[in-house]
Amino acid sequence: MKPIAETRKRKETTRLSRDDWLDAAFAAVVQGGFDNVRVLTIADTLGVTRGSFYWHFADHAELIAALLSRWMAREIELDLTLQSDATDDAQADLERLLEAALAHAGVDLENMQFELSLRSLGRRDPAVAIMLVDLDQRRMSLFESKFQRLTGDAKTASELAALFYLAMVGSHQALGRPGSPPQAKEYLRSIIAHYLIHSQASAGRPL
Amino acid sequence: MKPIAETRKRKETTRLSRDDWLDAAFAAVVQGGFDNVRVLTIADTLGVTRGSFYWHFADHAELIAALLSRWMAREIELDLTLQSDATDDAQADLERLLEAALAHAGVDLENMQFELSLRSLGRRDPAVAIMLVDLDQRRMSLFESKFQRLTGDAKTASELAALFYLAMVGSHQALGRPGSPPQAKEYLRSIIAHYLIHSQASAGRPL
DNA sequence: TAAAATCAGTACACAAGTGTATTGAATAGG
DNA sequence: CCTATTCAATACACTTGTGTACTGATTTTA
Repeated sequence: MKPIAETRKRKETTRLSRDDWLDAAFAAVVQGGFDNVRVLTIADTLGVTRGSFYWHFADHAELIAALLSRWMAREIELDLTLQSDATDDAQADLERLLEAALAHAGVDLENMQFELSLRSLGRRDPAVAIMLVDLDQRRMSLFESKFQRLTGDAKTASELAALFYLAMVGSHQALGRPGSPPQAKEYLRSIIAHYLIHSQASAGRPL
Repeated sequence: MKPIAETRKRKETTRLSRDDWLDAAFAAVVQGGFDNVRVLTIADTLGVTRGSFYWHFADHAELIAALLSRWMAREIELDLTLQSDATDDAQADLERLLEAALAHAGVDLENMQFELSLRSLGRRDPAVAIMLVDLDQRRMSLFESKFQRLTGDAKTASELAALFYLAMVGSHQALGRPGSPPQAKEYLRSIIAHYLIHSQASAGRPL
């Protein structure tokens, strides 16, 4: 009875691809972190047995590795996209970037949860830690270049970029519990609005 | 042979207290998160068997609960201490607070790791999430009250407090890998120095 | 349609972890 | 000193997870 009920969850007798397993593993991470990625459990939610898993993946480690590289690839791609869309209006550019970053965190709750779990993993796994440093630096230099165009001063730009990027990462952690999702976002938005005006007013000279 | 070697780690034939187990559990969290708190493993590092554990604690859950409440109590105590030491120099007060907060993160690496693991746990455990919201709010209102005294404006104070607190939390995550510990700290320090000057210059009116 | 490739199930062996009951040793108090 | 109390060890039952070998069922495709 139960196994049948589980099976029904999956769209009737469709066979699974490697990506189906990755999606399910992603969901498991979102729900309970990387320690929650268990072949047995995921197989259950997919309505199959582990026999399927070991056809698509050599072992548990390969699942994790594939999940990581898929996520990283997408994240870097997003970064490059945001980097390329520049207009001649520096302020508008920056605002779009901040908006996109906040939306990324606010709307795509699952992705944010995944990233937090990944940071958690990074504290145990040096290879993951290195990946994350790379990602953080990419994103921070994205912020930095926008601020640079706006303020003109390199030092100010790098400081502001660090401040805002770190505040964003922090906002994913603190004050971001389910139940009050918009709080931190609104804080940042209002602060950003304020400093954008201030930065513009003093653009060209060190802040 | 191996069991003997393990035993030697403990200071020769000293019997364990409940706190010894809590300390070891703390270390386990620091090293690998809450999923790394395993009675069996901790017993090994303490050089005893689980027979000891089940004398001090009813079960695994009680260990975790005790660990959490001990940590929380200490953290709240620290918060209260920082709150009370106020002088008539608002700026010096704030600087001391920021300094203490950065030192708390920078020097006490273990405590920072623990807190991050705890946030990770909070994503799965609603009760922990609530605890953390409470803690974050305590700390943020501490910042807020100091900024309030300095700038005079409530809204500005709350925005600045949020910005800096979130940036600090963020700095624990990003750019804070072992190997480059001072980086994020220095970033924040320089930014803080800058904004303190700025805030002071415009104290009394909305920033 | 028959064979080959692809996906899934079953059964087994193994490891690591929790928790219980019972016994054993060391320490502290009377 | 000897008897309680406190702490630790041992042995057992149970659960949950991985991984392997093999078999079975569906699709593809030739």
